[in-house]
Amino acid sequence: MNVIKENTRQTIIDISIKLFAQSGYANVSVRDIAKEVGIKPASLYYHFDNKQTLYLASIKESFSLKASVIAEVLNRQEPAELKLKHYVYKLTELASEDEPFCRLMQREMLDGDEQRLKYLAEKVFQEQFDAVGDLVKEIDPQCDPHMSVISILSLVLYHMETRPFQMFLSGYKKEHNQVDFIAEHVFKLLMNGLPESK
Amino acid sequence: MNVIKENTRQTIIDISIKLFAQSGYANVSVRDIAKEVGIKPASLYYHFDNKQTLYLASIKESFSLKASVIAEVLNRQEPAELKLKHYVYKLTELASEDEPFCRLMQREMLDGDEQRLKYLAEKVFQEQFDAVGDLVKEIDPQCDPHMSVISILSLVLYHMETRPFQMFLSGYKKEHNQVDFIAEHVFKLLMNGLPESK
DNA sequence: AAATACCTAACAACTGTTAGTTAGGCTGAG
DNA sequence: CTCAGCCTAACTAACAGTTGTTAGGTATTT
Repeated sequence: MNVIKENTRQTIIDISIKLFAQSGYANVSVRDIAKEVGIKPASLYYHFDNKQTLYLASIKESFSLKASVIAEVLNRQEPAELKLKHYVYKLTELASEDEPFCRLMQREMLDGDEQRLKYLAEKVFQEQFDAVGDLVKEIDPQCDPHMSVISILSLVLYHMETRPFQMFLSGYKKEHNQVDFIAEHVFKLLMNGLPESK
Repeated sequence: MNVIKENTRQTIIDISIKLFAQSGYANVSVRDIAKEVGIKPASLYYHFDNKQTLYLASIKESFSLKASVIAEVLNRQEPAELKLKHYVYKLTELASEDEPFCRLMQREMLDGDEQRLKYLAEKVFQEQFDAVGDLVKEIDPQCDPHMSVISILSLVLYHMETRPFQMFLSGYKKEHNQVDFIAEHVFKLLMNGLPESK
C-alpha cells in the first residue's frame, strides 16, 4: 500500500526533526508525528522505544550532517584570512538554508540537559570548533581562541535567530536577510571592527 | 493567614516569569504555578483570564523593566566610543544577572508569534535600538546601523545564551563566564576586529 | 512457521478551565 | 452599634480533552 516510503524509520526521523524544530519537544505529540508520517501513534513504538529516544535520534541526525559539510571549507589549503571568510560564508549559508537545524540548536541551548550538551560539544562540534580556533590564532596569535570562535558563531547565528524579529526594528531592509549580505557584514566586522578604517 | 504576601497578583507574575523562563510555556502547567504561589489552581483564574493572559503579563513585566535600566547609560553625555563601551558593559551585566529575562527572550525569538514580536520590537526595544544605532553611526557614519546594532547584541547575548554549552568546548576557562571579561572581549572586537592591531 | 510492520483499543495521568461555595472584611442603613 | 448586603480572594470538585504508552491482534513477506 505504501509505494513511496521504503524506510519508515527515516521518514519518522525526518518529520520529527521538522516538527520538534518548529514547535519544541513538549509541543509536539507522538500523535502529531504519527499523523504526518501517515501511521498510527502506536506504530511509532515499533521503531523507537519512546518519545525521548525518538527526539534524541532526531537531533543526532540533524546535527551530525551539518558538521561534516562545514569541515570541507576548513580543510582547504588557503591563507588564514581567506579561509575564515569562506567559513563565515559557508556557515551563514548553512544556517540560512536549514532552519530546522538552527531551531533545534537554539532549543538545545535552552533546554538541553548537561549530558546532551556534553555529547553535542564533544562528538559534533569540537573538531570544527578547534579548527576555527586554530584559524583565528593564525590571524592573531595573542587572542583567546575560545572567546573568538564563540564570537564568530554569535555573529552569524544570532543574525539568523533574530530574523523574524528584525523586520519590526527600524532600518530594516530586505537585503538584511540575504546570505551574502550577512556574511559580508560579519566578515568585515571580524576584520576591522565597527569603524571601517580600511 | 497570609502574613507576607499582600499582593498575590504580583507574586503570581514573579513566579510565572521564573517558571516560564526555566521550562517554557508548554512545560509549565497552571498547577505548577499555583503550587509554588501557595494557592489552588482555580484561584489563578480570579487574577487572570487564562494561561495565555498570564504568560503575556509575565513577559511584559519582565521586558519593560530591562529597557528602562539600559536607557540610563545611553543618555549620558560622553564621547561615542566611551558610551558604546559603557553600553556593552551594562548590557552584559544585565544579561548576566537576570537569567529569566534572557531565557524568555530566547523563547520569544523561537516561539513568539508575529503580533507579540511586533509588540516587543516597537514598545520595548525600539527606543534603545535606535539610540545604539545613532551611536554606531557616530563612530562610523557609513555603516549600516541596523546590522551593526544586531551584531552588538549578538556578541553579548550569544555569549550568555551558550554559557551552559561553552564549558564543554575546548579552551574553556572560568573567566569566560565573568561579566567584565566578556564585555571587554566584545568591546575590543567591536573596535578593532579580531586582529588586535593596536 | 517466523518475523516484520502495522493496526485497534484502551489505560492512567495530566491538561486548562469552569461552576459553585465559603470565609472574612468593608460599607451604609436602621 | 448592629446587621444586612456586597466585594474580595480564596476554596472544592469536577469537566472534557490530550498526553505517552501498552497489550494484543492482523496482515504481508521471508
